Amino acid sequence: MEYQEAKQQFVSTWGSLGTLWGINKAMAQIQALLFVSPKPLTTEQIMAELQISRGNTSMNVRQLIDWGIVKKELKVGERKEYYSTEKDVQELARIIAKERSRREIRPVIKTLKEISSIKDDGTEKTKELIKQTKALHDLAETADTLLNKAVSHKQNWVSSTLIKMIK
Amino acid sequence: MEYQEAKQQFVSTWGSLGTLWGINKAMAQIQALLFVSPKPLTTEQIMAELQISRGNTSMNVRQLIDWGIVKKELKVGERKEYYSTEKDVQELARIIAKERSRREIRPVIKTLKEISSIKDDGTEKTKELIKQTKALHDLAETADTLLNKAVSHKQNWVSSTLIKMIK
DNA sequence: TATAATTTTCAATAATTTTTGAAAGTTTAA
DNA sequence: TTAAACTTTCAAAAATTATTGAAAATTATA
Repeated sequence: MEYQEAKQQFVSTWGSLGTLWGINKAMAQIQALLFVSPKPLTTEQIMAELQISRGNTSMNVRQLIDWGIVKKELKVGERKEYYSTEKDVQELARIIAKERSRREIRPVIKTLKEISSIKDDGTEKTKELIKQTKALHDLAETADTLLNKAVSHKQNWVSSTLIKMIK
Repeated sequence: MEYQEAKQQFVSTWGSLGTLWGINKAMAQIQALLFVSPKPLTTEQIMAELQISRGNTSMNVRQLIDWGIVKKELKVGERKEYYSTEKDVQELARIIAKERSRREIRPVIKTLKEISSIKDDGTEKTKELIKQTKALHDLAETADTLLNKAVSHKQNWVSSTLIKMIK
């Protein structure tokens, strides 16, 4: 496999994996491209490499910036903006986990809490609803906490212990 | 909040969360409905509760069965099939993690391995591609292993230790 | 075996999501 | 200022994904 093919393969694989961490294809592909690029890239370069429109590029780069994964860079004497992504995988994982937790998991946990707190009217179906949503709430809470601890701060004791445990 | 409203809320919340674990809305909603239902339900009941068509119900129940999350039940003297979902949240998490790993994560890890093994031609861009995909490969490998260990078997030492650690 | 009950299939349609591209907006430098 | 270089916006179009519903297939019973 040659460089060009390998890069395309990576961009495409990472792009289709976007759904796994809750972003769309173009956004994931832009991030992938920047991730393996030794130098920051301009809008033009991203458009050319991924064969996507200017508008698409602009919107998705903006979203990546909102996520805190991509940064603008300005070069002296140049008008255009250069974009680069976080290069450290641990840091990347930390940011993604935090954002997903904040945007999706925490709100769901809150809703589960509310649902599991409805008044028990003594019927079987109500008891079941309360029991099951409570169980789900507790699991989600534990998973969310674990996820955040697992990725937070590189040298933190939880992650190092975890690494040892699973080896 | 009354029972009916709470149930709808749960089905809808869980449904929109479907993307988080990689399934579509209807599939997630059916699972949610069965999850809080004290008794197994028939196709007719699912259709009525979720206001979806027979075909949609059939296809998505089938997928849930493929995932190993839903089971068919037959009642003596009755022709129609009853469906029920796994009720234990730990077991549910285990099944989902295993399936996602098998369907999505493992194939990506395999691809990352291949990409990071391309010949180093000495150029900066090739070095960067190799370095970054290797880092991602290792992270994905660790995360996948951790995920599987974290959810596998209720009384296993990893999970109990984890629980203690994060409390 | 015939028939009635039920489930499955799948082409057509609908809904949703993504992408485009051109106009509007912004910034910099002469 | 003005104009050129560049970025952002957003309505319309395209692409993708989900849903329907009726016909075909299957299954159980008489």
